[in-house]
Amino acid sequence: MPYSKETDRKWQKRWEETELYKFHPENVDKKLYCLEMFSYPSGAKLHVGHWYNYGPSDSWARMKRMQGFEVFQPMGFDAFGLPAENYAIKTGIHPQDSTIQNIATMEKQLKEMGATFDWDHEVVTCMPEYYKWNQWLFLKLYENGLAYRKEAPVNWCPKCNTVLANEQVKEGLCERCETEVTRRNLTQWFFKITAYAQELLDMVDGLDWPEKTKKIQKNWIGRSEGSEIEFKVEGKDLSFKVFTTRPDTLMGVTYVVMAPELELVDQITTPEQKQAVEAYKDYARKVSEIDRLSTTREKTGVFTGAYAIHPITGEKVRIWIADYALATYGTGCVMAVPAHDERDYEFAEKFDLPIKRVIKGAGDIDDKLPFVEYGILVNSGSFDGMRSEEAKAKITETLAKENKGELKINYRLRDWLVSRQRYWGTPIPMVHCEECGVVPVPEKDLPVTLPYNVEFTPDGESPLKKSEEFMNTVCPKCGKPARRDPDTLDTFVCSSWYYLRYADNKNSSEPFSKEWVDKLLPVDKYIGGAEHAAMHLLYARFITKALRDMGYLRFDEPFLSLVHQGTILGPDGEKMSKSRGNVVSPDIYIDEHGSDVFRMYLCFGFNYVDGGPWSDDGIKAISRFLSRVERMVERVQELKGHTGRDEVAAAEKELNYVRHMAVKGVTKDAEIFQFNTSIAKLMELINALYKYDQEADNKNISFFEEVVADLLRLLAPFAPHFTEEMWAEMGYEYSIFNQKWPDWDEKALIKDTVELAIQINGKVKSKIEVSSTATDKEIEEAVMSKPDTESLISGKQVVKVIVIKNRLVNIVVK
RNA sequence: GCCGGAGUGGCGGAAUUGGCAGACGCACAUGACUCAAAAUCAUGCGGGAAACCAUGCGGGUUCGAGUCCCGCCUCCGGCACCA
Repeated sequence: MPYSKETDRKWQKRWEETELYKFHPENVDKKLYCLEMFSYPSGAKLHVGHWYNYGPSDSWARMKRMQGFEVFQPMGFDAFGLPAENYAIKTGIHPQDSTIQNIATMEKQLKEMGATFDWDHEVVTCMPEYYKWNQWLFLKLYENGLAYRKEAPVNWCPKCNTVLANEQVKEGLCERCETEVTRRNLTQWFFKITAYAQELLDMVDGLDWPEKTKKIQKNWIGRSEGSEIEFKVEGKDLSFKVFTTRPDTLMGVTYVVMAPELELVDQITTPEQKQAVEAYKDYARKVSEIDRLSTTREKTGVFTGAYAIHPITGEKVRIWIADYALATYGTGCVMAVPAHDERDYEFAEKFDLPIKRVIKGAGDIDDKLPFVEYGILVNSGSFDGMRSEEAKAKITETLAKENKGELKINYRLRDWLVSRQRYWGTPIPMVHCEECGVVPVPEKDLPVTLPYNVEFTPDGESPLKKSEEFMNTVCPKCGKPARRDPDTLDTFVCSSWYYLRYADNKNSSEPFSKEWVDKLLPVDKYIGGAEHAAMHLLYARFITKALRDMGYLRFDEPFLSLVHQGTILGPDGEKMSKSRGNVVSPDIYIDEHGSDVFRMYLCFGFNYVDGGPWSDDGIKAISRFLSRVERMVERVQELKGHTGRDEVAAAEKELNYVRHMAVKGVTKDAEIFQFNTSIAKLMELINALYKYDQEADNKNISFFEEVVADLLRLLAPFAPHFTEEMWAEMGYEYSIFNQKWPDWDEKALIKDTVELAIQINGKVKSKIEVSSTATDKEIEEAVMSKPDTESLISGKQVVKVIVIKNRLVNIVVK
C-alpha cells in the first residue's frame, strides 16, 4: 500500500490504542522534558508556523525516545487574551464559546499531525482548574511583597472611551476608530520583576540559548553603573537626586531637568512659572504614542522658576521640566551637561542655556558639538588633569564624604504591569474594602470565577465592573460589603508557569506537587518563536526564581536549552498574509501527500533556525525519496527468499561505510536541530543502497536487509507513519519506535585508502590515492615520487611540504 | 542613532570550525525504457577554450581564508531620549 493519508490514520489509531507515547512516571530518572510553546487557539486552522514549530521538534523528541529517554512532551492552549474578546465584540460570539470550539478543532488537527504529545497532561489556561492557580500565584507574590499597586498610564482612546492594549494602537492611532491615542493614569497591579534584575542578568550566561536571545535579555534588563548625586533646591528645604553614568562631567552641569510627572515639580515651581508648568504637564500627558516614538521629535520643556545648588561649586543652576527626562528611570531627574551629552546639548541650544566644557579629548575638538567620550578634566577645579575614569571615582568619593553622592546601579527593566482592563482573562483575586483597604481573597475561596454573562463591548469601563454579580462581595477581613478588583491578569502570567502545571495538571489541592516537579523539571529543550525572546522568557525566568525563593522549587532556571524555529515565508519570499494572498495551507498538502511528507519537507527544505520561502518543488523531492525507500523495502522482500553469499566483500564494505556515516551524521545533526543535513545523509544512504543493489550481483542478503532496517530506524523520527508501515512490511514487530536507535562504529568509517589533494602553493593541481594508515613521511614520499608532480614543480625550489592527514598535501615552492 | 545576526551556483541550502567550496535536493540538459507522455533509471550541470577566476566590496594575516583581523556596502532582527 503506497503511503498516504490513510497510512497516517491507521498508525495514529494504533498508537493511541497501544498508548505508545504515554509518559511513564516510574522512568523519571531517564526523563527528557521537551516543550514546544503552546498555541493560542485562534479561529484559523493549524498553519505552517505551527507545523514548523511542532513537526521537526517532534522528530527530535522521537529520536530521543528511541535513544532511551522517557520523553515528556505535553501540549496545551494559551486560551485567554484579546483576540477572542475582539472577535466577540465583532460577532457577538462569547469568547468562551469560540475559544472552546477552536481548541476542539486544533486538538483534532494536532492529533492528525502524528506528534507524540501526551494529551493526558494537557493544560487550557482559560479553565478555572488552571486560572485558580494563576490567582494562587498572584496571592503568593503579594504575600512576598512581589505584587503591588501603583498609578500607571494606559493607552486611552477618547472616542471609544476605552483602554487600549499596545497592540491595538497602530501608529499612535486607535485601531478601531483611528482617533489619536492619549495616556491616562490608573491604579494598577505590578509584579516586582526588578527585584530579580541582577540574577536574571547573571544567570543568562549559563543557559544553552541562542546567543542572540541572551543578548536581547541582557539589553532588556539593561544594567548601567553610575552615581546618584544629591542637589539642594535653592531657598527651600528640599533636595533631589540625579542618576548619572558620567559623574566626571559634574563640573559641567549648567542646568537640571526633571520629568514632568514628578511630585517635586509642584513643590518647587514658582508662582510666575506655575501656569507654564501646568500647561506643559498637561501637554506631556497628552503626547500621543506617535510623537513619543518619533526620534526626530524636537525637545520640549519649560523652566520651573526654581534653581538647584551645584553640590560642589554651590553655583545656582536652573531647574527645567522636560519629557526627555523619564519618570520611570533612575530618579526621574537628570543633571544636564550640554557640553558632553547629545540630548542636553540639543536642549541647551534650543532654549539658549549655558554650555560649559569640562572634558578635553586628544586633538582638536569642534566646540560646536558635544564631546561624549572619556578624556582629561579641565575647568574642574581640583579635579583638573584627571582622566575621566579616575575622576568618576574621585568625584563620587568626594560627594560621599558629605553624604551628597554614592555609587549606584540602575536597570532599564521596569516592573511588570499585569492589570488589564479586559474581560477575557484571569480575575485578580483582590477585594477592595472601604474599611480594610486592599484585601487578598483567601486561598480557600479560589478560584474567583470569571462570570459568563458580562457586557464586554468597550465603553470606558473594565467589563467586569459592569457585572454586579461579580463585583459585589464581602470583605474577607471584616465581612462588610466590598468590591472585587475589576481587572484581569495579563496573559503572560498564564504562560509564565504553565510548564510547571503540565507536570501535575490534575492536581486539585495545589498548583503542582513540589516533589514531582523537582523530578520532572526543569525543561530540557524548549522550542518556540523568537518573538518571545524578551518578555515571555524573562517573565517565566522571573516566576521560577520567585517560586524558588518561596520554597516551591529547587531549580533556578526553567528552560535549560532553547531553540527558536525560523519563519516560513510565502513562495514569493514575503511574510505570509491573507492580504498578500501568499498563505500556504498545510491541509492541502497533507491530503495529497500525507503528513510525513509535509513534515519532512519542513525538516529538509530549510535551515531550521532560519526558515525561508516555501516551495512546492521541495515537496516533490520528499515524495520521491519516500517512494525510493518504499521500493527498496519491496526489493528486500523480493530477495529474502533467495540465497546470497555470506562473506563481506568490497561492495558490502563500501555500503557499510555509507551506512555508518549516515548513522553518525543523522544522530549528530538531528541532535542540534540540523534536520536538513540529517535527511541529506539518509538520501545518501538510499543512493548507496540502490548502487549496491545494482552493482553487486551476488549479494549478501542478510546484510542488505540489515542496512535497510537501519535506514528505516534513522528515518522513523522524520516519517513516523510511513516508517511504521514499512517496518510492518519488512515483517518486523510493532513498533519501530520501540526499536533502539542505531549506533555507529568508528572502525567502519576508516577506509583502506584515501584520496588526497595535491596543492602547489595552496592551489589544487592533482590527486593521489594513499593508504589511510600511511605516515606523513610516506605520504610526502609518495607525492614527490609521483611522475606528474615533477612537471608541476619543475624549475622551482621546494621550500616545504605540508601534509594534512586525510585531506591534502601542500607543496610550497619558490 | 546604538546593539546583534546574515550575505555562498538559476533556486533551497552544505562545508569536520583554518585544509579539495558548492554535500543533499530542486530546476535544467542528454540518453535508456515507452507508440507517446508521465513515472523510473543513467550521465552531466558555478564561470571560462584555456591559463585561470569565483563565497557582498576593498585591504591584511597565513603554506593555505567562505571561515580569522581591519575598513566599507546591503538586508534582517532587537532597543529606541534609559541620563
